[in-house]
Amino acid sequence: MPPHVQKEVDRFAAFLQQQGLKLTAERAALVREIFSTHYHFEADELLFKMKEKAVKISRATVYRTLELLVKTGMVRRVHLGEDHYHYEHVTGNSHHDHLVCTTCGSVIEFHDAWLEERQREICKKKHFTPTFHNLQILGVCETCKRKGEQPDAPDRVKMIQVAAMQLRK
Amino acid sequence: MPPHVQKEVDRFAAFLQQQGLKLTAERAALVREIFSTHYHFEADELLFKMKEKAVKISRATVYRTLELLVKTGMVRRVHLGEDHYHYEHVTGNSHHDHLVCTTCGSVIEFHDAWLEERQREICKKKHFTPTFHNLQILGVCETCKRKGEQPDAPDRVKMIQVAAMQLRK
DNA sequence: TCGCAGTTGAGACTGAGTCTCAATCGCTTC
DNA sequence: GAAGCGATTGAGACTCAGTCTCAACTGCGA
Repeated sequence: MPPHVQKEVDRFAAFLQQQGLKLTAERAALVREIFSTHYHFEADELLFKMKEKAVKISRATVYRTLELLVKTGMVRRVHLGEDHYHYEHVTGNSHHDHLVCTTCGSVIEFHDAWLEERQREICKKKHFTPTFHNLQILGVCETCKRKGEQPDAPDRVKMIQVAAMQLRK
Repeated sequence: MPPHVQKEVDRFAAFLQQQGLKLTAERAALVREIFSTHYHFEADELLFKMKEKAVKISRATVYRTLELLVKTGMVRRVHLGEDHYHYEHVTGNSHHDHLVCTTCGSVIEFHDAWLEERQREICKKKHFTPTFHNLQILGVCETCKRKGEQPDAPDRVKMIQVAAMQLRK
């Protein structure tokens, strides 16, 4: 296990203790899984990965643990243009936005201070007090564009759909 | 019926005819309802309104008609920070973004050419070909801020939830 | 050993949205 | 006005991400 993963487990344990909660084997396994491989992921995808690794964890526990991780601020719940949530690691406390490739599902992050500042100005002009914002730019990434239209190329989006379907059986 | 509503009905009829489809009584009623009152709305809210007015239209027809309206470009499907879709009128063909009040559910639209230009620059830098973008700024609107925290004030969000629940019974 | 709060998994439930299918509509042709 | 036919409809089953419930289990302190 990479050292940064252990650090995240410890961070979560500290938060749990502070709340009078416990770092159970299930919770630790989920945190390890989340922080060792996936940067952006879906709840069902995570559930499937755990099943693959023969770690028995129920759907309810996955969602419960994700909720706790969101509360600690270690994970963020985001909308990436699909009709369900995605989750992502929070590194430091830097806010960022997303370029989402609608062909392969890959996500490029970016942060632009100028964009943020302009948004604050707009809110001020409209007498609106912002608490959070959410910007996704949908389109086609460099790799997919170069590949051109290969309609049946196995992509991440499809793989997740298939995995989720098998899981429910 | 306000004259601009009839204009929208006619616009929809023209599109349908062009596609070899018909402007049925149900479709016309939905377009009239959408364009006479709601600016931003949810599918279930629309279904409830029709039921209230004793216009018998099924859930399937509502979704089918919304899909057609999206295809014509008269209506746009948007995410406003909740876990389901919202719909909005498209006036002309101006793209815009949203300030969403998390207290009362009201939506303020804005358009900022500078913001759009900056986004294009970011995409270019990341070799990403954008097709669409989606920016919501969540926060508190002027009215709600002035009212302060009135936790049990009947707001639009709650009203829609109650209506949707009654509808399913 | 007991009590008890926290935790778990299985599976029922929810709610927005989609799909299916038989019945109906409305137009054209005879 | 009857027949033919494609478009349309409503009812309700279905899907799927996410939530909730509940009985069983765990681990710790008294």
